[in-house]
Amino acid sequence: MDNVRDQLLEEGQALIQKHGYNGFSFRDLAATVGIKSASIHYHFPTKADLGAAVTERYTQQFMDSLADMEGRDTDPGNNLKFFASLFRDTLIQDHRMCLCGILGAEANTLPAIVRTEARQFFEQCIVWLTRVFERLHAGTGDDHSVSPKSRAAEFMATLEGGLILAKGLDDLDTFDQIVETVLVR
Amino acid sequence: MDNVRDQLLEEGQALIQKHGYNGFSFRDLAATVGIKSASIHYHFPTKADLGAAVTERYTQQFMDSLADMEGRDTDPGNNLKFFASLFRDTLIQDHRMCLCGILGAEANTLPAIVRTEARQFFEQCIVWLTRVFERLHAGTGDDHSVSPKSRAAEFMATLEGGLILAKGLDDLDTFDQIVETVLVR
DNA sequence: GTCTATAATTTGATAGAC
DNA sequence: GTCTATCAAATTATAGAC
Repeated sequence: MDNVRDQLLEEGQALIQKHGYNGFSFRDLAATVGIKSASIHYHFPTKADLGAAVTERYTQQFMDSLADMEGRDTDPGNNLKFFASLFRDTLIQDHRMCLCGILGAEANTLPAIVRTEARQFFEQCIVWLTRVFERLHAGTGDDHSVSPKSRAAEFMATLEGGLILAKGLDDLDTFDQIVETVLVR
Repeated sequence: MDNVRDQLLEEGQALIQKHGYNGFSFRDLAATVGIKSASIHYHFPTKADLGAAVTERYTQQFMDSLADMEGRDTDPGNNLKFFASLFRDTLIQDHRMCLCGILGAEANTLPAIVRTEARQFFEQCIVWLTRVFERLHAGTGDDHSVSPKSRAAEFMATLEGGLILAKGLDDLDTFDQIVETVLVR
């Protein structure tokens, strides 16, 4: 396969997660991969094309990871824990934001094709989480005052905000505290 | 008072909330206020100085607003609703992020003095929310399995993430859905 | 596919007149 | 306090050699 292209996607993703779409340049990325910035344009004509491709791949890999996990364990409580652990790994192991979390914050300034890809990430996550909460809903004597979809949106928001707080406070433990709290419900 | 300086703080705040710290320039800001970019440096020597001053003022105004409200109504449930409404107004009326939410996402790339001011916003909000949850805790037959401070961090995270989702999904109703869900508890 | 060279623009910041 | 003029650096992007 196209190794340099893959490296550009991988390192491009890392740079956006750490610095934001507006906070990284083609020269930063080129230096990381070991080529010249002009060569990136051979693989991705514009920065927007790169951003969209990075985001599409991120969503694909994220959803694949969820599908794999669900194939091994369908317990909704465990599914939620796993979902949260994907966010945690990003923060603790890589010191990064969720790619689409930072893109969501920057939404006003993003090229349309990048914004569209970021939106699809959120939509797909909420669809997946809604199914999990539906099963949780059915299995326990859960209060039925809140719809599974609202629960899904709230859960997702709490994780994205947990990353923001951990970064803003410069205290990674805050994220674990928040996840523990939201999982108790 | 120094009218131009105040305008720079006000419009600088708006630009950061809409475009991020890395997404606005002194020329953007100067054009909005109606002066030349060079003149900004008279009021704020560097972009970092402006960013820190904007953030400090934002935190001050936010906490003042909370204190005013608390002086009129000490019911913890109402206090939480008011806190959430401050975030909602930013999103719905102004189509903006929380200033420190977007700064938290960009934390890795911020000048130290800006990062420090953003951290203080989160710290002060969590202190305030913790006191509210302590009163909520004492007043009701609330479950004591989660500390008021953890509840405070979770509540704040849910609001910050709610803004991210609303922006990322391009669907402002999502925010109200999330707030409604988190306030039911 | 990657390079050098460079265009065209934007950026944060400074000097100095008024 | 605000301006003009300008700088040095960085940015996305293109042209064309290899």
